[in-house]
Amino acid sequence: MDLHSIKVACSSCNLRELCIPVGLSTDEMAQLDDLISTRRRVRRGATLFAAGDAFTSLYAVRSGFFKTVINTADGRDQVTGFQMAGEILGLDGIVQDKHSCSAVALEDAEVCVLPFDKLEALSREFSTLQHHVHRIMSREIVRDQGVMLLLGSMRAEERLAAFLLNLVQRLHARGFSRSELVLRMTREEIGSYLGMKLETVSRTFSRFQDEGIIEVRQRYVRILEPQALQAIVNQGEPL
Amino acid sequence: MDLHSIKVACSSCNLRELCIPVGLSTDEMAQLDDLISTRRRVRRGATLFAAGDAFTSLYAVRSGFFKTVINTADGRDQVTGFQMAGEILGLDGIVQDKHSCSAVALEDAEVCVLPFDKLEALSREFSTLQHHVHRIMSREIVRDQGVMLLLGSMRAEERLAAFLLNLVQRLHARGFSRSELVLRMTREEIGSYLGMKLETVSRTFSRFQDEGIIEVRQRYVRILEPQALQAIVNQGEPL
DNA sequence: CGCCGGTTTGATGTTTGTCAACGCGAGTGG
DNA sequence: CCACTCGCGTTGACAAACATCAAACCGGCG
Repeated sequence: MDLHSIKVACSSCNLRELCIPVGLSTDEMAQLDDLISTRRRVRRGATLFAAGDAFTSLYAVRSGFFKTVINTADGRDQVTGFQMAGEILGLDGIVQDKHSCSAVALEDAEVCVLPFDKLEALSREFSTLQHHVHRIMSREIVRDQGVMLLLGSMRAEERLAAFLLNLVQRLHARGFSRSELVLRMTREEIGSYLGMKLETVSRTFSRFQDEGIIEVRQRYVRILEPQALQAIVNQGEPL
Repeated sequence: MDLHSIKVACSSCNLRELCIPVGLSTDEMAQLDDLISTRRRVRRGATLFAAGDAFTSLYAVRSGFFKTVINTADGRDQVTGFQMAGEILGLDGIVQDKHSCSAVALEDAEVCVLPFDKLEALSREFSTLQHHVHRIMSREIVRDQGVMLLLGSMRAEERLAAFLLNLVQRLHARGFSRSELVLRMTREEIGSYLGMKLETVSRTFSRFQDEGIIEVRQRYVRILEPQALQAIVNQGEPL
């Protein structure tokens, strides 16, 4: 088999329960396979798309790990999310036909390219697919609202606890451990996402470790007391 | 003409340049008129939908002013946005068939009800409408990212300056003054949205007034030096 | 008139940012 | 192979920003 013609088939993808194909019929999935003609490799540190780039496609993460970043004219910049296998990148580009944030691979990654005009055409044919696209966009909106809540109403400890629980939960949904993880991002990137400085991230990790809630060594984190983390998140206003 | 049969027509709506109908053909707009069968009045303080309510429709604000709020189990709550005429509410409900936030009218309001299943059906027929729906959802995602940037990387002064500029710009797009506005929300609601306490909001208003940038008297605000506000927003990291 | 929600302002405390030093480990070139 | 650098992480001392608590005020309304 020619290396350049590896068939990229949603129907045989091990992410199909997490990604676009959820709930599609075999017929629909076959059509989807046609749509997704290409994959793209993205090396660690490279950008999948940058703010300002023309919008043409959505991307489904097949492997690897991404961050999305917005940067403003005045040099401010902020990580707006971390994406792992099965998650969709590029939704920000639709409204203005260009991307408003950049997506950077935090480790060598591979994405499925979903040309958006074709996706729109296909979802005019299949209402299941159409609805699923709507659900994906709505999910992103709800996720963003969760981040707003985090940024607007939580203290550093609570933010980091919520972040760790969210990460490990998503990793667990992909078959990884629910207590161990290796962070793919730096303290600075975590801080940027959580609206705090890298020193505060580091100190908070250390405090959690001192309290016996987690074990940290650089990027490696082991969650010893998940319910203690959850309690920290919930300590906002005990009724 | 019977009072109960006031025709709700996008085609004759003075918001059509801001709302759903942007760029639709007359045929498409006629179909859209059929879809939007009902309007709904919402009294000041009443909820259009609450978190947990079954999702059936999107809502286009015709008049009045809303806030959207999320509240968590542990008693935390946060304003995630303020919506005015021509803006769309309810996108959060699609992903789980129930709303994840509540929409509360801050003054007597009226909305057009857009049954979502019908909107999906119609957008399978008209690709213009379909794309417009996608654009509306993408716009919301981009807006949310802007709020994340604000919450994650700005100080109180910068947040409030950005908030005022954003409000007055949206009001101006609706034909209101670009220098005067009447706030429809309390200091506490502003604070909740901006991730700060009501006292800090109040103090920051006072400071802006002392500096001659704005004039404030309770809910009334007059922007005297818009470029000074803009400079405050941009003072993040002057290159 | 007196109440009440919303707002302003002051005094004080806590959290987080800032600045700076140091450690650790991976890669690189002498 | 070792010394060096470089990026990343940790930790400490101090400062700034913001929250908290408390009092007073203002304007509308019964």
